[in-house]
Amino acid sequence: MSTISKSQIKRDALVKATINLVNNNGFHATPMSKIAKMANVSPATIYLYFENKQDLVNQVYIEVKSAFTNYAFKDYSPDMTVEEGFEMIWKNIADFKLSEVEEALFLSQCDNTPMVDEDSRQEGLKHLQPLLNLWERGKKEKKIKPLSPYILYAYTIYPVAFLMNMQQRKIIQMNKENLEEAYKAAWDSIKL
Amino acid sequence: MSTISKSQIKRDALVKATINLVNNNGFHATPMSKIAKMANVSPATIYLYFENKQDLVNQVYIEVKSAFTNYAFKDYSPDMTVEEGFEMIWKNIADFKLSEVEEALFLSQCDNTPMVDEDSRQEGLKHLQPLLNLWERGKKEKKIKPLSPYILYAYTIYPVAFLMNMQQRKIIQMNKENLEEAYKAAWDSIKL
DNA sequence: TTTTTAAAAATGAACGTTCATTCTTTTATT
DNA sequence: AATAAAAGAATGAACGTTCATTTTTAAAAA
Repeated sequence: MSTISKSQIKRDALVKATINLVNNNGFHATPMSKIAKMANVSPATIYLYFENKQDLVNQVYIEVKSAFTNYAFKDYSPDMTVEEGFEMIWKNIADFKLSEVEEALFLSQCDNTPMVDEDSRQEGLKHLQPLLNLWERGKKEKKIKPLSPYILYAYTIYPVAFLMNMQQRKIIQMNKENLEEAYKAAWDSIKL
Repeated sequence: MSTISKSQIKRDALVKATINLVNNNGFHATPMSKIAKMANVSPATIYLYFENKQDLVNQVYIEVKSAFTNYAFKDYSPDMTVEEGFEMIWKNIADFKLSEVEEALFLSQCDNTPMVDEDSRQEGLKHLQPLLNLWERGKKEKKIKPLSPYILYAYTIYPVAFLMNMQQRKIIQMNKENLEEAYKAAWDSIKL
């Protein structure tokens, strides 16, 4: 059994508060004082865990991104066929983005603004390697179009962020059926 | 001949400065004083043209979005076949996003953060109707999958924003060839 | 054409507020 | 009792916005 220290709890509360407030107000309109209040902590306490506001956001970004990629490759194995593997990873990612809405929304905001350092962004990108490897194999096996990974990403993973955004704003409601449709669209766009 | 008043020039300079600074620093790190300086204007002058900072950003958003949609439907006519029409609109949009980088980047940031009011966002969405109509027709003519417009958008238009982002960060360089590839991916994802 | 005058446009400095961060004191832990 | 963690109040800087004043513009009068 894994025990969680008291300070870890406090840190988690701070992370959660940051995600929530940044999602709803944006980075610029989330004062440290509000983060502290939401985490039931003094503003000064934040500085026991994080160097400053920028460091706080960077760390939150890296942690959430890491949770995201862990989820993405859950149950995936490189032995699977290209189709199987891609479907598994894609659906994991979709699952994450549509159920862990807060985290996903936060990532989408980070990825589209200069909110986090370029360094942290790089750091967060690293963990996507298994998917890139799968795509490489797919190209060799003539299962996937010979496109740059960025284009492959743009047409398969990135669209999910949009659907997630729309779902969050209650403009659409994703269910099993149109999730399957979305998957098919992703696969159709890159399959040979 | 269309004359441009002196104050229109100043307003344009303010709009341009806002786009540039928000792109590079984000909304939260662009003080009015910097916008004024870049536009060669006193901070106070901004308030002759805009109510306040929020109003400034909202107005810039709506103007840029409008320029974007104008560009998108340039040379498009509803008489075209579904394929022709879609290719024309898609390539216009890609053209815009990859050449008018500043404007496109600004839009992408607005669309992924709570930077602009919900009202302004709605306002900006209106002008996409011709594309939605084309898609409707495409579905009736069994040329396009019977998907919700949001999914269609997610897989055809939204990916271009990602590619634009990557190009801006000098991570990729889009040329004629992979633009064509990207178009094919978009079409493959929604064609029946 | 030159001078006068009133309005409009623009300015720089100043104000009040908010914020990130630090400092000093109090509380909890060992 | 000694140390570490946390708190709240304090601080200084930065910001959005306004205000009192100057500069520019353009029309009217000479």
